Amino acid sequence: MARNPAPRGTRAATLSDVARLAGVSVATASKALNGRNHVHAQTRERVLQAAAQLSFSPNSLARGLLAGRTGTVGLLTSDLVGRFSLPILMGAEDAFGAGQVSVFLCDARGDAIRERHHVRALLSRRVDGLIVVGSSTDPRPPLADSVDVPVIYAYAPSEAPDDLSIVPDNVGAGRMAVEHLIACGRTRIAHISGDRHYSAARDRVTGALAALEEAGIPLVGEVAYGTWEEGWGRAAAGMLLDRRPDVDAVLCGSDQVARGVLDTLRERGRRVPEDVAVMGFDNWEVMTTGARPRLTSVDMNLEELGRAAARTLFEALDADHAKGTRTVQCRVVVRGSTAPDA
Amino acid sequence: MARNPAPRGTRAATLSDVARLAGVSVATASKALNGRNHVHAQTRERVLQAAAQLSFSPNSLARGLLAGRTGTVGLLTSDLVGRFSLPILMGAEDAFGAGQVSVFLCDARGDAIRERHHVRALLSRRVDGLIVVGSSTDPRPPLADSVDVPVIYAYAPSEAPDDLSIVPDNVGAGRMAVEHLIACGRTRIAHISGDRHYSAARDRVTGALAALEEAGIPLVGEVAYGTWEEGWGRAAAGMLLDRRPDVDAVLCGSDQVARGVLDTLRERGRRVPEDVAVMGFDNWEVMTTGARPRLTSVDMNLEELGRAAARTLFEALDADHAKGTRTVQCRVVVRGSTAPDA
DNA sequence: GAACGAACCGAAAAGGTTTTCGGTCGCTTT
DNA sequence: AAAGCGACCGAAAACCTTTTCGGTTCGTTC
Repeated sequence: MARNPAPRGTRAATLSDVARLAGVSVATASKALNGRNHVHAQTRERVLQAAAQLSFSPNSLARGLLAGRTGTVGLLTSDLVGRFSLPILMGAEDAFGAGQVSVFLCDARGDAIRERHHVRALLSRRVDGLIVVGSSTDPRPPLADSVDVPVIYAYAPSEAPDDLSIVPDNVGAGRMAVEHLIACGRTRIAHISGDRHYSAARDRVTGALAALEEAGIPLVGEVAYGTWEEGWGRAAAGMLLDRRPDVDAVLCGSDQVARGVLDTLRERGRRVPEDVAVMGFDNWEVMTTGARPRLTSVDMNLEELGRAAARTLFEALDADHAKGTRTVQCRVVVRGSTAPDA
Repeated sequence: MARNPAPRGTRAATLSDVARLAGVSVATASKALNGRNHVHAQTRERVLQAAAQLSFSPNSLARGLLAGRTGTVGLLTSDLVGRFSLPILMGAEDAFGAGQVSVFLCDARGDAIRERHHVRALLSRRVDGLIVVGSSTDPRPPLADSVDVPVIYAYAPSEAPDDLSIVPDNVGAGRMAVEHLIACGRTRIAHISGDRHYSAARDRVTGALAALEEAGIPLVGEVAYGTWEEGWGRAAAGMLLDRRPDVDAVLCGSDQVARGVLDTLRERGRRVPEDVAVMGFDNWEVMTTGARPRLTSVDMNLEELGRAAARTLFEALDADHAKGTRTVQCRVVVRGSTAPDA
């Protein structure tokens, strides 16, 4: 039943095979391979050779069965296709992949039934922990099943305050953005936000207004909520320019909105960044580098968020883990739309 | 050592626990839970109740150890961040997730060392098969280790002709695109391609030229190779309009290039699609829907490719699997840039 | 009433590894 | 030379489930 180029017809070598070939017992073979002491150097060498010769690879199932730990974790996302889960997943995979941990990936498609199904499956595979990645930063209900391994909620926090959640700092992002615009000498700042039904949009507004307040600078016009799309950015920018032609900076709810704003500014003959500075959120590379000029944006550090989730899970594996919601800082990535290219 | 909201302090229930509670032997409990015959209906009911009461979940490790099959597969990508792996991964996860199979996700970051590491880890976990997802459609070297489970190469085919690969039909995509433009009544068609070092770019050119040849229509100008970026699209479109102002359709190597081309056409006062039709490849939603007008594009059906890879792996699990390279058809998604919106 | 058959249940082994603990052997010390 | 000790090795249990096969019980039939 073997298939590939490989050792056709051979069943995977087992520790007994190695032991037999090396002329020792399985116990000794195990100790030799795992670097335990109380095994003669020469014997160990014989075992290692035998293992290499048979290209022995220990059966993680058996090991996990015995140890009560499998070295696996479940990564449960609700929206794999969305672009926010991916960097988080990358970061987590990164943090785990370096070590001895393998990652089960599951996409629940935002369906609660499917989610339960996956949780059950993961638990039956005896994962050591779970990371639940949301598709927006809005709080989500905790897992339906009661789970006896640590669970970390990433991006979307759990609604249950006793769960451990790690989320991006959208308020801080809004604040940082405004501070950057002010640092660029802008004083007439407008905000074209995204979809008001998303806490990400509202939190960024909160942070932005707070920073303006602290600087004693009034917002130009009202916060304009709409959608996350380019078309909204184009339309909103048109209305803004009609009503407040004196605006010298536009903070946009997302990079996509910013792209639309840039288009309208260009058509209306406004120079960016000389006349109007523009910045967005998310630092989505294809949006920022394709724009003219290239777009300054706030990076939400999602990959770092994923890594943080993985690290936190690691800690929770050994100790009883902490509770509550942690945030991950973001950072401004400056490009030509707020500061003239060098 | 328990942690979560769940049954604190309880070790996961085992089949023995269920059996004891139901007052039967583990053998009977097993048979009852697995729906084997030769167990009294009433007994089965007792076992099921006991299992529910203890929220018993069979240990897949033990089961896998015994069965010689784990119901897991490894998904080895070289470029998780790239946008091509993701839909494939989605499709595969989709096809597997419906059944009893769980997916290990590994990202090798394009590093051969890391790839070997991951392959070893996956084999030690006794995965039933592997799917290797490339980051471009250029052939890649086969896995370094000899592997005794089925391997499917997706997106990037293996260089070894005896391996089983599933790739998108880029030649067909180029052909389809031209056929669509011709069907829209265009006769003076130019092609601004992408990076010539990618077989995806060259294959699409091949297909496009073949379709033109068959229709007896000459290409306007030369095939313009460049990069995959918007900036290239803008620049190339400028040069094209200078030299061949009579062009009435531009086929672009990717949606990003097409976005750039659209920008330049707009600035030069050409109406799309009335004066010039434009289309791209990849059907990347954020590019196609953000564009003005919305962009017609060739969808490479990557998600279907992922599903096909999963299905093929399934087949290969039971039978000795076939060899060679299969292609997945693509499809044209028509939007406003080639046909006026309704 | 005895024998037979059917229906149901349980003991045990298998799968591969790790760990504990007891055993063997050789060397040192008195 | 005997006792003791240290170094090394091996037998066996444990982890949990599935399956086989032998055993028990009960009902039925002659």
